[in-house]
Amino acid sequence: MTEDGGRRGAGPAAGGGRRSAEATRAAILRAARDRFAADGYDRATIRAIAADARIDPSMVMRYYGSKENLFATAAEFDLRLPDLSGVPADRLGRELVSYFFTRWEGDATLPALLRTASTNPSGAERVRAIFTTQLGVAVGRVVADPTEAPRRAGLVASQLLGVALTRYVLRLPPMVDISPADLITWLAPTIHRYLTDPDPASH
Amino acid sequence: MTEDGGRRGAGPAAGGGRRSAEATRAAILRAARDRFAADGYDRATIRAIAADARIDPSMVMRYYGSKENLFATAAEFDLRLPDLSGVPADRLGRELVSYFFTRWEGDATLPALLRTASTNPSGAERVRAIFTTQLGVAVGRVVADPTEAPRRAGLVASQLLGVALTRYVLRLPPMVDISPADLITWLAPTIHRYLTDPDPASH
DNA sequence: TTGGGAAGTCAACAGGCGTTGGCATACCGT
DNA sequence: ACGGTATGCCAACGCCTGTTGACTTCCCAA
Repeated sequence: MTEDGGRRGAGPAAGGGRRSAEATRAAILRAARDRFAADGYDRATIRAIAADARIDPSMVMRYYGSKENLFATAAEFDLRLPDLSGVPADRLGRELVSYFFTRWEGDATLPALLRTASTNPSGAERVRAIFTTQLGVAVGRVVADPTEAPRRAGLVASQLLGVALTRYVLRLPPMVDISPADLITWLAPTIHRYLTDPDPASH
Repeated sequence: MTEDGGRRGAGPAAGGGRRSAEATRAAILRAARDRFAADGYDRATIRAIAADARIDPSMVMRYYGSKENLFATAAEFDLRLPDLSGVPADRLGRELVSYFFTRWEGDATLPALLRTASTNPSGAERVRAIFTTQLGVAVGRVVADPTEAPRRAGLVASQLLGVALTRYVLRLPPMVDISPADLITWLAPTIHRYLTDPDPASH
């Protein structure tokens, strides 16, 4: 019957006027980020995102064209890695780890990306691009032998993404409960070693 | 178009007879594991699984009741961790890492679990149970102070699952290309340290 | 030989999805 | 005051999903 009231609880015009296009675009994007983060690509429906943004689903299409495109925009993601070349060698690990932490805590974009990358091929491709280029480049500037940079960046990514996965996505209790400070202290030597230890494979 | 031929490539009766209930159950389970591994819970459809098993979708329901239940069965998962109590302390890391590796390579169950856990709450719950109990217990037997076991197990899980994620799910090139032997050599000291280093938080 | 149960097929259901196009409404420059 | 345009809603489309129940076919035991 589709008649869910004619007057829905809090319509977009409840408070009075309507929003500017900019405001609506931004509201949709915010809602999309939250939903993608919480539910992953498949379970995050356009209808739910639209409801969160207090807007009709068709508006999402008008502003972003398609769900795939909306996700691409929502997952636009810059690690904004700091320049590590000025950091003394023995502080590299700690610096990188604590930077990642302040970047993640309170920003749900990375979990969203991880959730989606697990099932959506273009999401996986995006994570791959982010980590092989952005992290790869930053690591390249810091590593002695540049040919080893990809491998070292991969190892660093494996530990950092492992933490993101267990803490934000799977929510393993010990990883959720640990304080950022403690976690940083545990992780820093690992990252440091991946960056600086001689490659054990090149005997 | 539901008419994919009427005569589909190789119908269940192509070779002649039909299968035993056991054989069909097993075929469905195998197909389910593959599909869940490749696509995750949402994108792995009952219809696709049934097609892989060369059976009607309704048979899947008859044998497993529901998709949720089929997944629960397909994701039945025992880490089968070896007893580490006989291992000399300085070999613990290497032992655990190489065990995990021989367990994963060639078995798609873990990636399936990871893919699903990223979007499906009951999948996440399952991973949580597996790692907090199975890994937690094994680590508890090996760690000096048992109250530290959960935290140490969590750290170990973060690195091991991080590798599984980057290598099998995201397929980051450097992590895919690296040989198991090299990877084990890189990871062993990390795991070893998470198991044995004094907790830096308890000053 | 025949009956009964197991194994499998078929067609349909109710509901949710992304997406579309037409229609209403409020704003704002003139 | 007014018309155009930006903003928004509504209703529907075609498709795919998990799930169901009735029907057919085969095998094997009596």
